[in-house]
Amino acid sequence: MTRKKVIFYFIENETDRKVSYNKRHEGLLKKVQELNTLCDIEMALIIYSPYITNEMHEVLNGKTISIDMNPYYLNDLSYVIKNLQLVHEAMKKNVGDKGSTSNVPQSTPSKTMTSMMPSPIIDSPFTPMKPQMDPSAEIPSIGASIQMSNYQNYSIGIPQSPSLIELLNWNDDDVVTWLDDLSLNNINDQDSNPTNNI
Amino acid sequence: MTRKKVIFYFIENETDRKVSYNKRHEGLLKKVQELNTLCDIEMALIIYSPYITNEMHEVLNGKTISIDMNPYYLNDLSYVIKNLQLVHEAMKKNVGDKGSTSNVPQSTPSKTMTSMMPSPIIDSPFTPMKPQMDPSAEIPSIGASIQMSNYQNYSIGIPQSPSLIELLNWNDDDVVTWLDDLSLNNINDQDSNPTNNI
DNA sequence: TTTGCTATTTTTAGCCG
DNA sequence: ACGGCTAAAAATAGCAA
Repeated sequence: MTRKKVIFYFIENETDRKVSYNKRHEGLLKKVQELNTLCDIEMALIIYSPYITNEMHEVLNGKTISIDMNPYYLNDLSYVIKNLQLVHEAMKKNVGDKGSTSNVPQSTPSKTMTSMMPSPIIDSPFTPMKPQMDPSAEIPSIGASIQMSNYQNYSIGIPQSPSLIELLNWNDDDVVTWLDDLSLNNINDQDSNPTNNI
Repeated sequence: MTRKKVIFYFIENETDRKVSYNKRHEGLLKKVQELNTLCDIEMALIIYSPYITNEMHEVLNGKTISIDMNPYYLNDLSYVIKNLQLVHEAMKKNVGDKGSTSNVPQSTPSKTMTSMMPSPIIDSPFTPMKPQMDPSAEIPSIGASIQMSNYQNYSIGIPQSPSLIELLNWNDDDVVTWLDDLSLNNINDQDSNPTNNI
């Protein structure tokens, strides 16, 4: 007999726990993708995982983008926030061709969320960046992923960590500029990355 | 025969789609809670739903808090960001009694994410607030939920929408103060809420 | 450790009130 | 629209290599 009714309590054995995590993580992403596809539900799943590179998955119109949030650059929530913005920018850019962040007929869209978004940018190339972390280093981190078409996963590294105060002092234009320039700046700024060991 | 192999494509029929959404939404939350419990994985699931009150679920140590993000107050990502902060503050407060945002033995915790967080506040009472929206109004919105013990869901309304520029100009102390005072201010500020019809 | 394989549990599509 | 119901489909615990 292969399978007990699972008792939902913390799995003490680390090996068992990681195996379970890997399986359930995969299943969870699938579920998220399915719900996104079937019902066009935009989602962001942020996972703070101590096991492997953590991930934030944002799903939208059958598309996924992965963003790795290097814990060394984490400054409280600033990177969660920043990556949410990255994710959303990417979402807008990659779905802009539909003219909206959603292609679902809104049932009673007196005021949809997407309609309150800044104008969707159309078809801007989204240049993903890979973080330069040692994958074998078992460091809890945060990552992000947006579901894109064809299940392509793009990884985005975070080059420099502005402090939360810096971040909060930015205005809209600063943020947009930073996001737009991130892919370029990142390449040049990587040397200042303490974990840039590749 | 009751069930076809499901074809993963957008469900055109709105009724069918919503039924599917409701079922899968429930299942997804369960999966998230299970993974959190079994492997102590902290997660935030943000759902932009056009059907019912949208939700962001952040799960941690078997605890859930729900935060409703009123779309009328949504200003681009400012409320996603703000609610992420709310969620995280609530997380810290509700899990502070463990002395950390995680009670899992870290495998190789040279530098855990939680260790880079601001000092966890211990045992502060988290006062949830209910948004004053008409539940029957079919307005896409964003909500949030953190999994708490006993599956109690607390709902937090967002009283006033600072513009994104305002938000970004806040510093750490401003944010903390705003978060700390939110439950109190919300009560007094509700009248300025355009959807406050109860 | 990770991968592959079932047996079993769990989820959920389609129905019916 | 919601709340069961049930059987098929899907996820996954335990084992094996």
